[in-house]
Amino acid sequence: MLTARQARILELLIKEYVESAEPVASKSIGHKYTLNISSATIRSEMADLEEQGYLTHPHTSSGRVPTDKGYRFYVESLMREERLPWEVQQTIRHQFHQVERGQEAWMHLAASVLAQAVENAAVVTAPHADACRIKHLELVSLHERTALLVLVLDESRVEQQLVELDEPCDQTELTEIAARLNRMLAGLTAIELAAKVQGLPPLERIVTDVVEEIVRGVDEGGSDEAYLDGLRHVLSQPEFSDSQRTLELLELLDEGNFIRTIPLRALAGDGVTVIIGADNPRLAGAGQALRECSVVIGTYGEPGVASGTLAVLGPMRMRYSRTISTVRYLADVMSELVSKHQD
Amino acid sequence: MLTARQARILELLIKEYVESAEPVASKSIGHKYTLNISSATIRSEMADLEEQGYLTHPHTSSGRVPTDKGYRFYVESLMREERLPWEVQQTIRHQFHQVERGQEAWMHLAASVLAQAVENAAVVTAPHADACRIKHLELVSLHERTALLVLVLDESRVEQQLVELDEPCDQTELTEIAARLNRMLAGLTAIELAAKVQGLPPLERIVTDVVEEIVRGVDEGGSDEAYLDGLRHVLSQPEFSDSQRTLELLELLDEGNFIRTIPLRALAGDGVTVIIGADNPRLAGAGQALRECSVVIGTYGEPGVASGTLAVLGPMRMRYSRTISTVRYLADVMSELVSKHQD
DNA sequence: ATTGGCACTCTACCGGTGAGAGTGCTAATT
DNA sequence: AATTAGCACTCTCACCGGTAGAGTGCCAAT
Repeated sequence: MLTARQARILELLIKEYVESAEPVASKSIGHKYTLNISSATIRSEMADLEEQGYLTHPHTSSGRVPTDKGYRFYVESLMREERLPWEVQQTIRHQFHQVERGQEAWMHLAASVLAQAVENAAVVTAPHADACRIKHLELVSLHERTALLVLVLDESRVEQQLVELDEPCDQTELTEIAARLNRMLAGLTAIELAAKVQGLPPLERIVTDVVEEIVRGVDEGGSDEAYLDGLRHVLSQPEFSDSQRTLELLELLDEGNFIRTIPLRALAGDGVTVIIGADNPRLAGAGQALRECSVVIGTYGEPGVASGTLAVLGPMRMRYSRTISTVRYLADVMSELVSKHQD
Repeated sequence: MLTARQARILELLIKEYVESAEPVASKSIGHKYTLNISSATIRSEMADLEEQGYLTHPHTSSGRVPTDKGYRFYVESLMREERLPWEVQQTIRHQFHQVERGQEAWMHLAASVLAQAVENAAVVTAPHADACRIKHLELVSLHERTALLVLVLDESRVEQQLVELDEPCDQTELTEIAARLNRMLAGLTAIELAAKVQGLPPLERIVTDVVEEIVRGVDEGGSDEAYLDGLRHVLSQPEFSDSQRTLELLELLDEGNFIRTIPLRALAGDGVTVIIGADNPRLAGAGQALRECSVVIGTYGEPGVASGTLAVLGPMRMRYSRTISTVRYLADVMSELVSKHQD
């Protein structure tokens, strides 16, 4: 258990370390912040904190550095969440209202804004519901035996896929088929669809099979495109001055495995979740590079109806308070915007 | 002017340097490849090559390194283009025929395959024509006064955008409007459309205005999404062991300015184009990082009808021959696939 | 319980040194 | 005239030892 004074020292030390990125000496804490205790006292408290696992030593005669446990305690108990300054809020809103067309551009923008605001890497996933419903479909003839299926799902999600037909089929026929299927399928989920299409003529079946495949794909979330931005911020941190570490991280992310590496949706609870270092079992497997990183995750939209996730990835030595309020704020802004475009 | 022997030495030196990444000594060339001349002769030839600007010295007593000019001469005159080995061709084709749905996934795949094949960074842009034509449009009611416009352009390009309507409008009415507009607009370009929509009722005009905006946006090419993969390969090269360089490059690319940095379409001629170092004026402005890089660019599809670009970015010390044949081969494969899905 | 003082430890930096690699030049050879 | 062997010279790199400085740990005094 920590005494009040130990907690205070831990707090100050983390603040200091987050700014300087250098191990913190007992003296510098006493000096900078007017605690009425001497460096010797701080030293013995630090020794105690170290014994309890909140701090470490890079080597015997250097200052202290917080451990995962230290950061975790800080985030859970010590830190008070700051209100995001008015100007920052304005900046974010302003950037956001230069609305661009299309969801894709929008996600890019969100990732970019978030990355810039927190000066770390940001990942954003598009909003969608757990089991999405078919809203509308359209068939466009491309060749004699090839049609483009455009499928509109709820939340204005649009998917497209080429469909190879058994027999030649012109636009008129396709339009008819589409009309029939629209009447039949509107509002259904993948499971409901599968039950309903039994006994349809072959040509219709080809289409409905593709529809089902797409809807299932979207449901699985595997197709959850993640938008990444701001890697440069993370990699310019001193903890990545070693180019070996840089590469490790890059390989993880560049591969596009990042989405799977972080089980965003699973982890995100109601509010904002913070994963520190090897906190999470799924993260732990991901090599050394991510061990020294933390992730702050939030959700936006309405849970169960249409929700997406926002995440910030940065070194453990991160301005948690600022990052958390930024994620929270941006989530609010985006929720607003999503609900405006809701069904 | 270079003598035959000097050219031969330059060629071998570049081969050696590309593999080892270390300055090449006079001895090592004589040893490894059986030229019947002594290292002293090679030295004097090297000195001559240096005077003519094909080689440099990192410092007085180290081996030689090719300059931009050296590489350029190599690529233009010395190098013979290799046939891509059969297995590699097979690997590429095989990866490609695990077809995924959607153009986006397809571009990702292309970038990934290219990056892996040449072990460098790859950029791919989607195929599109210079002035694209409207193929089909669809209106889906979301709210009373909100509709989703789904616009299908030629080359199976699909764009979507929300449309705010002046007055409430249900799906039946929207479907009618869409049908009317389809009859009127199918096959038109942005310019033709602008001329034809004069005097339409206001509700139709709202839609056509949005359509025009989208089509123009696509034509501008500003929306040319570029897919990047394989940065890790470039950054793991020894020339980027200094993390400063790494950052410089990352900042260029991560910003998303990369697309503008490299005027892909403008540069790509008929076959495959190679830009070495500060060769190109547009590239030269881009900071130190890109000075030490080369870019190999190719186009696929049918020029003027539907074409996209493939590019490889790597250090100047690159296996040009291999890279060029890979780009050429992949361009062929993709051209094939595109023409299959053509209108 | 706190603190001043002091010895101890570890790092980072600096300058010197020696081995090794590679060149440039010159004089001899073909 | 071209080639080559030989040698002096240069530059890098890795290693060593010594030192200054920062910071801790501990002990004895308060």
